[in-house]
Amino acid sequence: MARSPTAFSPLTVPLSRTAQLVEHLGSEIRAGRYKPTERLPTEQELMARFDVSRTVVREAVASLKAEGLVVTRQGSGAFVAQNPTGKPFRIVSDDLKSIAEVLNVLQLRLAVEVEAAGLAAIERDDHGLEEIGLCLDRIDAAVRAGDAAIEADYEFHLSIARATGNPYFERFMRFLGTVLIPRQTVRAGIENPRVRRDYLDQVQAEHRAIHAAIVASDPDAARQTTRAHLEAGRVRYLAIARETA
Amino acid sequence: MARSPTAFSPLTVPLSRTAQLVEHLGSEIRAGRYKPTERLPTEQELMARFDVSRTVVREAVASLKAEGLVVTRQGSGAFVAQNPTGKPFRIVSDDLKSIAEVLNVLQLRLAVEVEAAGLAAIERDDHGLEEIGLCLDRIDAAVRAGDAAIEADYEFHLSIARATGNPYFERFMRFLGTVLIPRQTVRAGIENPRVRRDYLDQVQAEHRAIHAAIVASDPDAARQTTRAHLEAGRVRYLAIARETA
DNA sequence: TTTGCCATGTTATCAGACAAGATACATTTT
DNA sequence: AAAATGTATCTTGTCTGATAACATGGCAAA
Repeated sequence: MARSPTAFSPLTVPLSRTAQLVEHLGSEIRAGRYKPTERLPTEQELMARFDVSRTVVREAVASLKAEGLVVTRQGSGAFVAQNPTGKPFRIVSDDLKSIAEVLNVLQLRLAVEVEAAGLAAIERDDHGLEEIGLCLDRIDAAVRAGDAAIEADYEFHLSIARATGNPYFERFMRFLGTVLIPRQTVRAGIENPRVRRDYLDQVQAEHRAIHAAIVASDPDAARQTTRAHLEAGRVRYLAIARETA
Repeated sequence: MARSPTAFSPLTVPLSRTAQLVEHLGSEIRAGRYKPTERLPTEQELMARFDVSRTVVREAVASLKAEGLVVTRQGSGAFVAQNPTGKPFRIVSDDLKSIAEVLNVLQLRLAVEVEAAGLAAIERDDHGLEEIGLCLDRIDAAVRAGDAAIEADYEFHLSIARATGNPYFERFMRFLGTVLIPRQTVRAGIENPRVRRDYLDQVQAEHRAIHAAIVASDPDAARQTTRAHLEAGRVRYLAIARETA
């Protein structure tokens, strides 16, 4: 970046004051000059030190919050997050152009869901079972209405993740959903209504097997049926994806 | 959750208005209701639509900019970025202050690693096996040197994830590592050298069982030994964490 | 048609104010 | 003396109004 303060170049638009402050504070934090859990200067101090308005300070801090570098507590101050280097787990949508990449992500999803089903079979309570059952009914209703039931299907899997009592399972499933759901719409495109109905009936039969295992508090069966369901799902995805390609 | 929009509960105001607006706009964008390069409503419109001040609107947009979801052009407006990034999966380190939260994350790790070991037993090749074996040796060497072998242990688990041939497993393991490794250092603090050596020998015996199952191309055994290893690890973490607390 | 100007809309920044939560200290009570 | 309580003060959250910088489209002049 050719942006020296002394040379004036008519083309380079200077970064906004907010962006400058974000860059400055961000690098200070990453360099460790502000240590984790340490309190940042107050807004007033930052205003004075950088000669900017409070708007700029607040927007800069808002950006750093969005980056996960700082957390703020009303009335107390802004603090450096405990793990400022913690990079998020991210799957770029562009990487999922190839069928192989989607299959890889589906494999990761299988890992998490198999375990989630097993945990759900152990940790299940009445409320969780009721929710899972409701999701099954909703899928039935959607299929009867001629819908592809993609959303209801997703909710079913989420309800199992929720039944584990471990919030990270549902969060991870939701994360994967944002990347996978768009690809799954292929199944809605099955033209032949007869074939499509058979497809959905088969899927729903597998769902019921998982549900039964969880109701029976049988973690091994829950894992096994979930594995079978998702492996069959991978095969189905592969068949449809190749067909439509 | 008992948080209905109509009833206002004096206790629950968990999210700031800014955070709410960020979530709302972010999900709208990610859901595709605002398409890439499309212009967002003006600040005035957003103020009116959500009945908030301009401060809130601007901080929310600043957050979305930091996330890479929108770009702004002065005098022109705010626009959805060309390739809106998928919402990443992130574990805030601050959430891991409680032992229960760490155990939850360890459970998620177990899910992924169990499946990774099973896959490694299927997809394994000579190179992968050699790497896993080398990691075992490095742990041995580290333990003999009196080290806690945390890094070598981590590498061993990564080598299994790598042997799956599915890059997402290693990526996810590395992601979890950045969150969990800092907590795992407790084990380095075991004072009694005798106890510590027993601890590490036990861990290494479990590693060898996993290795043997992968060498034998036995996915069921690989999953079972990995599950046993990580469940034991959860118990060990619990014991140490309670002790040092 | 092309060029230049300008009115209008929009974001960027500033300034001041009040509300709400947090913290430390003095006060009161036990 | 110790603990509970009240209060002053600091800090972030939100609101309001104003000015500057930039972008865009229309209009008039060449």
